[in-house]
Amino acid sequence: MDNTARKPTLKDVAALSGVSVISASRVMRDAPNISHQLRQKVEQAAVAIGYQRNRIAGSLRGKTTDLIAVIVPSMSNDVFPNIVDGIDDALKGSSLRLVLGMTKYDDTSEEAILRDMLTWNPAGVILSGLEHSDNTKEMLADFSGPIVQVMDIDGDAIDMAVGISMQEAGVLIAQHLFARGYRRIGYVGAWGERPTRSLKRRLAFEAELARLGAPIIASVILDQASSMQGGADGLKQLLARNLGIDAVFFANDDLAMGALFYCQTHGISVPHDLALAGYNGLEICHSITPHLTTIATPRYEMGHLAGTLIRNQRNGAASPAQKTIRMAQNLIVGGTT
Amino acid sequence: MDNTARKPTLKDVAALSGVSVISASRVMRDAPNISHQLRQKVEQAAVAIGYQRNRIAGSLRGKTTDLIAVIVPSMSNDVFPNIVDGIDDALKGSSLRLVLGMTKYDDTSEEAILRDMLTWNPAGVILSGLEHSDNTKEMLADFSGPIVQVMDIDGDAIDMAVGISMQEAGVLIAQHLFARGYRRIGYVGAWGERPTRSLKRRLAFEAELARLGAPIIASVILDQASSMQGGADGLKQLLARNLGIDAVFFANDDLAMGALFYCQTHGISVPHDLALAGYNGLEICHSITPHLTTIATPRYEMGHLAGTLIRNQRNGAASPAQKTIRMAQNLIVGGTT
DNA sequence: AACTATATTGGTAACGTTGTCATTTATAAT
DNA sequence: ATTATAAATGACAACGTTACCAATATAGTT
Repeated sequence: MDNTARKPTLKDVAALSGVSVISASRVMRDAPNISHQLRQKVEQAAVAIGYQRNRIAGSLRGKTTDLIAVIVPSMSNDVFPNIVDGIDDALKGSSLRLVLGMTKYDDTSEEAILRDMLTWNPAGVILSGLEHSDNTKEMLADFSGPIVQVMDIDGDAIDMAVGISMQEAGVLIAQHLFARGYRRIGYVGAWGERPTRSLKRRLAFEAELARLGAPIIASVILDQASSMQGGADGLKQLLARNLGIDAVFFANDDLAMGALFYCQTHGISVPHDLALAGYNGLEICHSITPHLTTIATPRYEMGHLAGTLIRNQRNGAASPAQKTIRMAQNLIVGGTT
Repeated sequence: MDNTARKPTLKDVAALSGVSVISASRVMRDAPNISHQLRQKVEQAAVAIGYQRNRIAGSLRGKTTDLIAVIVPSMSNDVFPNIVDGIDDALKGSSLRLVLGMTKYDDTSEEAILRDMLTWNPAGVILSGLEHSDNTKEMLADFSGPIVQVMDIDGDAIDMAVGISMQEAGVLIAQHLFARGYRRIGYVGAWGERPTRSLKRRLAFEAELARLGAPIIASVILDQASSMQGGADGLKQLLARNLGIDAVFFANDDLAMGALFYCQTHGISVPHDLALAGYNGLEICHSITPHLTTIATPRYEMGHLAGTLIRNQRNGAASPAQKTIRMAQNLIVGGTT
C-alpha cells in the first residue's frame, strides 16, 4: 500500500486528538489516571491514522525489552518443540515474545547466540541444560534479568532451573530392567553424547546396574544425530559383538523405536530374545505394539513453567523461594521389557 | 555480578580509546573505511570495559531491527519444527534473529501475534500458508519489508511464497491409489481442517478421483489435533460405516501411522484388506514395516529457502524475479498401498 | 608544486518513546 | 467559601545509537 508515507507516531496521534504526546503515550500503554474522555479522544485518533506502537523506542527508554531469549539445541528433535510450545503458551496474553536460537549442541554456537541475544536487552533468558562454557556463564552472571535453565536439575542452576533428574531416570530404568530379570544389559546413545543430559542418564544407569550386581555389558555411542535408523544401527553393532545381551536402554525413543523395528524385521523376539527401553514417552511408544517401555518426560510442562517463572518476575513477583524445580517423570512399562 | 553499575556505552568506549563516539560505532559494526590503528584502539577499549552493543538504540535510529517475525501454527507438529530449523540455519552467520509466535491454527491469534510483532519493526516476516484474515492481509500490505509465506503455493502470495502444491499432492496420491487398482477410497483428516492446506489437498484428491471415475466413498474429519490415536479413531469410524473401503488417504503421516498400527493389531491386512497412505514423509514411514506410502515434503528446505530470501533482500539484493517458488515433493511408494 | 580523488575521522541531530517532575483541575473536608 | 488532597495532564530531557554532512589527511596525477 502506502509505503512512502512516514509511519504515524505518538506525536501525530497527539496532534490529531489535541492532547500532549505524553498523554497519548499513557493511553496507549494503559497507564493509570487517565480520564475516560481523554482515553476516548486518543484511541479514536490512533485508530483513525492507524497508529502502531514502536516498541523499539519504548524499550530504549525503558532499559529492557519484552523479548525472551530462548536458546535450544535444535528443533528437529523430540523434546524442544514441545518445550518451546509450552513457553509460548505461558507467555500468551502477556506482552512478552520469544526469540529463538539453535545451537546444534555446540557450546561455541551457544555462546555466540547468547552474546547476540543479550544485545537486545531481553527480559529473560531460557536455555537448556546446566552445562555451559565459561564465557556463557560469565555473560549470564552479568545479566540482570531472570534466567531459567530447562530440562536438567542435576547440578547447579545459575538462577532458576526447571527440569527432571537425569540421575533418577537412569536409576529408574536400571532398577526396572534388573527387576525384570535382565542381567546382560547394553546401552545405545547418539550425538556423540554431546547433550550432557544423556551422559548423566547413562552414568547413573551404569552406576545403578553395578550397584545391583549386573554391571553394563557394552555401550555404543553413535556420533550421528539421533534417529530411528541410528537406533537400528546401534543395536546391530551391539549385537555383532556376540555378548549375549538381553536388554538395551536407548538414549531416547527414536533410537529405541528404530531398534524395535529392526528386531521385528530380523526375527528377534521382543522382549523374549531382547528387551528394549527408550526415553521421553513420545506418543508412538503407546501406539505401537508392543508398547515401548520408556520414561515419560513433562516437556511441554517444563516449558510452560519456565515461561511462567519469567513472566511472574516480569510482573514484579519476587524470585521464587524454590529456585530449582524438579518435575516428575514416570516409568511407563510397555511390552518391550 | 555487578548489576548496579551502568552498562558501558559507546561513549565510554570512545572516551577510553580517545576517538569520537561515531568512530567507535563504526568499528563495532564493521563499517568500511576504518584504519587498522583506530580499529585496534577501539576494540581494545571495548574489550577492556566489557562493552556490549545495544541493538535497541541502533534499531531506533535505523528504522528496522534485525528480527525476523516467524509465525507458525504450532511446534508440537511434524512440519514446523523442521521449517524453523531451516530458517534458523539460513540466518546463521547474519545478524538476523528469529522471533517466534504460534497461532494454534487460529486466525484471530495470528492477527494478534502479527500486530504485536510488527511493533518491533522486524526486517521481514515469515508466515505459513496463503490464507489470512483481512486484517492480517492489511497489516502485511502496509509492511514494507520482505514477506515470505511458506508451505503453500496454491493461491496468491502477498510478496514471496515458498512451498509445495497441495493440489499436486492430492492428485499424486489419487493417481497412485487408482493405478494400484483401488476404487473404494476414503479420507481421514484432523484439526477440523483448519489448516486450509489439508483442505486443498483433499479437494484436489477428491476431484482427481472423480475425474478418474472412482469418486471418494467417505471422509472423516476429526476435530481434534492430529495424532496417531486420532488416525486409529478416524479409521475406526470410517470402517464402521461398512462401505467396503479398500484404501484410505490420511492428512498426514501421524494419522496414517496410527491407522497402520490399528490395522496390525486388529487383523486387518495392509495392503491386502486395506491400503493406507500418509503425507509428509517422516522418518518413521521408512523405518516401519511395511513402509508407509507417503509424499515426502521438503520441510527443512522450505524454511531454509524462506530464510535465505529474507536474508538476501536484507543484504540489498533485489526481490527475486520468481516470487513464488514451487518445491518438489515426491511420492514414496511403500508397502501399504 | 598544485590539484584531484579517496580514505579516514568527527560533529550534530535525530529516531519515538517514557521517567521524572511540574502544573493544572477536580474532589473532599472543613 | 476555603483549604487540603487527589486526579489528570503536560514539559522536558534522556535512552544509546547511527544517518547525514563536513572536515581533514593521504595518495595519486600531471
